Amino acid sequence: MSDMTISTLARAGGVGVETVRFYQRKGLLEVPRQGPAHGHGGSIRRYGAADARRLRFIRQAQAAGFTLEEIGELIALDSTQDRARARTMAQGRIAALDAQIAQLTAARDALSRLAHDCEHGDAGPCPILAAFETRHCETALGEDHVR
Amino acid sequence: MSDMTISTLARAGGVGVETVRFYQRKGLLEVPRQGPAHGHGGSIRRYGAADARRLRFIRQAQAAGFTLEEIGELIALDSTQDRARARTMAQGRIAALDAQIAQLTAARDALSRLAHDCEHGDAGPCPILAAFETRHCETALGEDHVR
DNA sequence: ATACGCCCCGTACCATGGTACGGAGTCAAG
DNA sequence: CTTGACTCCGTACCATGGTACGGGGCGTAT
Repeated sequence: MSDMTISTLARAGGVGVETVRFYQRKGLLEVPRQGPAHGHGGSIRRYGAADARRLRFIRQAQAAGFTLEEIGELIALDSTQDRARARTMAQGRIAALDAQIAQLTAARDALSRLAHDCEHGDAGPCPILAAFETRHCETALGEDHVR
Repeated sequence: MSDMTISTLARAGGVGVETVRFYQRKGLLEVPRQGPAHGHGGSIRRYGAADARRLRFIRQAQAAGFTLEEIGELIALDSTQDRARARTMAQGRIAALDAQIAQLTAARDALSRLAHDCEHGDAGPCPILAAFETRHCETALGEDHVR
């Protein structure tokens, strides 16, 4: 688990080497000091299990919709064990996630209905394409902007 | 509804003027002929209801997760009434939406559980911070951190 | 007729999250 | 001791979806 090179670490985290380096530049992953910790080592950096854990954390937090900046904040929180702040961030994210899920679900359903109508309605223009030509579908896909 | 200026159109679509111009550059919105088609009119472009509809379509398709490029494709399809292609695109988007919704829901639930545990579990490390990183927050930073 | 607001246009810039390039050094095997 | 894979590092570039800037023109109310 320890003494990985950067490419081993990257593979373990399911990302590319360049991505690891990118995260290092962003301060999300530590850059181990080079050279012989003990024994020997030369100038190639070595990574351990903690780095692999950190990398997994980044990916999972990202999957939960945190930005890299927020992930950095979360990581910083780790050293202070600021549970209240972590909880606040989690709750904010949950609310955002709820909103996003609702929005995507509405879009999905509208699109699904449109696709169904398109397939089974044999007359008239394609409803999917008509959604912007006519008026009856116009609120189907939701109002709110994505970003 | 007709004879709007660009800012009126933008307001009608809930976007900024610069965004309208951006969509024009991307070929998603038409750029009406300027000036005196006949009689007079000056050099200011005028927009009509079709432009407003198009703009609404773009925003709605965007809300459904289509990229601007895909939206351009959809718009191009409109002139050919290629229902099969439109349906294919819609179905692809629905599948992607389903996957994304499932993913976000999983993340939401995990985060929710974590937040609950954090609030009601009085001992040990914060579960939110601990969750992704490792089972033991205390070791996460225990490794040396020499830069 | 002059000020003020809006328009036109090109171009540059922004954030986010990476991805690629190129030269130089290192390391282990053959 | 050479080869070939991998590493280090800085820097440049990419896509996406905008946002801002600045110079100049037009149109209308005062």
